[in-house]
Amino acid sequence: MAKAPKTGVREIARIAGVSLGTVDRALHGRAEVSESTRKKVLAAARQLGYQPNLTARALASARSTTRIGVCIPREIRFFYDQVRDGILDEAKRYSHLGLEVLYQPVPALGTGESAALRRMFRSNVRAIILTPGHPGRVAPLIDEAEKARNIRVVCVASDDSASARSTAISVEPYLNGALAAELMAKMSPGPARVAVVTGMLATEDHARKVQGFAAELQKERPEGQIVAVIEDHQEESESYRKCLQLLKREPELSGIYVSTANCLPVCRALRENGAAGRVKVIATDLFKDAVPWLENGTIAASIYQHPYLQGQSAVRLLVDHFLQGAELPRVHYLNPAVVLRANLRLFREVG
Amino acid sequence: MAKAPKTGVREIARIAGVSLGTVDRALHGRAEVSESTRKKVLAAARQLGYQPNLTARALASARSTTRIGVCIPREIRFFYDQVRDGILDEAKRYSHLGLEVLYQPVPALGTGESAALRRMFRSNVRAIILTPGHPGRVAPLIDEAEKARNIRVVCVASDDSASARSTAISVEPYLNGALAAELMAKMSPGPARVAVVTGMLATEDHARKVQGFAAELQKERPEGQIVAVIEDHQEESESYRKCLQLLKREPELSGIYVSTANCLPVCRALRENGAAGRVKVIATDLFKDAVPWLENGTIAASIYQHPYLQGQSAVRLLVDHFLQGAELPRVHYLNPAVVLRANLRLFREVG
DNA sequence: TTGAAAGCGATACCAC
DNA sequence: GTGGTATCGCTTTCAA
Repeated sequence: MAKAPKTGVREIARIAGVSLGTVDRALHGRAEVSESTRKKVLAAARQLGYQPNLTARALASARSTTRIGVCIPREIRFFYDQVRDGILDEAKRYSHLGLEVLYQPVPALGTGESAALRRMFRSNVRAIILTPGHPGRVAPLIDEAEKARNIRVVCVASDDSASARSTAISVEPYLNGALAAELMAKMSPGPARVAVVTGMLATEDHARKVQGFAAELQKERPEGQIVAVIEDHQEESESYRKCLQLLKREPELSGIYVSTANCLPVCRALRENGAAGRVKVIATDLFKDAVPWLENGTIAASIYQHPYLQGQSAVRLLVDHFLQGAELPRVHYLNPAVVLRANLRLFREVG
Repeated sequence: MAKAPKTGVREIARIAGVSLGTVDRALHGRAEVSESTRKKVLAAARQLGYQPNLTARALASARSTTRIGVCIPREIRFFYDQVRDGILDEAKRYSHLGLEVLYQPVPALGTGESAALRRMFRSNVRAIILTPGHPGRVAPLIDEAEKARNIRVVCVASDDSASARSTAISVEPYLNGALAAELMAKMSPGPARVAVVTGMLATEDHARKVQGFAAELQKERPEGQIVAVIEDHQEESESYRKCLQLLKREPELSGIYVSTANCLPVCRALRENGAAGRVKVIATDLFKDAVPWLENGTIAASIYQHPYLQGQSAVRLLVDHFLQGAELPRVHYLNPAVVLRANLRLFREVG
């Protein structure tokens, strides 16, 4: 094994004819270095093709850990728990490099975010992983973090594109809707008369899902029609009631796209009405209570947004950024998965 | 910031009343330690909840890198290139911990594996990531690696379950077939008369896909029928010819499941015959040349086996094993993805 | 069988 | 501004 030609701060110091301390200062632009020596040092570094040894760096600067704040909703059974697990599991892999997570969940989406963010500001974090519930409302704080406090903000599962956040990680909502439409079109024979159940069209994410769905349906089935767009405001009772009305009004309905995780009331309404199985339901996300409906065929398929992977990706991007100096991409889109009966058991929410 | 209570070899040594060297020997079972002192040391370690600092370890033992051999087919456009990228990208993330990859591709699946393995035996690798082309043939070498040479063998993309390999990573073939059947059943209205195109039924992987397909089709469509199982021996011309015959013989055919990546001749045969679009094709894997057929609807969907993720997972499992002492699972199953027109662009083979 | 001390490659601090 | 040196936590000699 040919020993690699030696490179390292030591060698740089020797070549540049200066001391270790000076090399460090020059390399890191710590300012108390004369322009001439800095140039000498940088030249020597380049000449050697210097690549810092991350292990040694982590060990030497172990006292200064990289702390990442996490502010996402606390939930017992659903989506955000998976996000959290993805974050924590991945962070553990880098704990030996000094990565540390400060987990400060909020009780629910859009509740207490500002206070949590302010708390983190005081805790000396270098980055924050955040699920903005009320985009507009927290934007000023995100901007403060990024601009005034030099804290990188990564949004997961939801975005605040008007803010100065560094990165957003998500499944593109438009694509989400398009995929649902394609599945629905391919699964329902005959004329497509379909409905969409969403949360609130005022929510950017929800609206874009509906747009994607409509556009793709049009492409797959030019004769298809969206006969209703129901807003359920994420309420089970509202969804149930409106769905029953819909089914009564539209006996020829061929499919329903539920663009949020609120699919259970839709399923119940279908069972009530005797339309389960005939009306194809394309749902969103996956959790234990939805499993029976997938198994009995009421839900034909579900679009899975990879919550665990979203959390994992957030940490990976930040690690690459802080430890390797990689750029943070403005957005990081994930490929949604299709949940069917056959592959159901392989999703971590179920298995 | 409350400083963590100190733990570390130093502290263990103090408590056990021995020296650093002794602690190290005891902790690593280096044998030249009396049973009594070893017990003292281990007790102290347990009492402190000792967790070794991986950074320091990597730094101190920088000379002894962990080398992993990779023996997979070299291919320009397809599956194994993705596997390779997954391996190399992930390995790079751990280079600072002394992880090193020795990439020794074979020209094609099942060609020159034995020679490549023997070469690795001489290169002092601690693990080998392998795609066994002729399971039976390399089994003795795998066993030699595992038992005589203390080398962990991880199979990706293909398995040799009769050998002593530590881990196999794959999408379960049975599930692969089942998922294809569910998609096909849900996408083709009317009576299901379907065909399967496979490589060779003698190949375990291929046979199990067909089994899964048959079983799930039966569940989804009890009246459905598999009217033909075509073996193409991975030859384009053979596949094309047999498909044309099939289409002539079976005018009522409703779907074809192509369980290998050899879907292009099937598509051409369908176009030739004028049956494209009407006969639903469920394909396997994804590569550039298949894209037009997905876009024009000849291929209704494809089952994606996550080659990149397979490579990535192999490295992660090995890192966890060598660096954290985690057990290697006997098998590691991945969840296949469903490729449709709408999400096509998000796969790395295409985008 | 055990102990003492010398690294590993960077950072950080204190003198000058 | 710059140089010297201790330090991070562990592994690995070399002596005893």
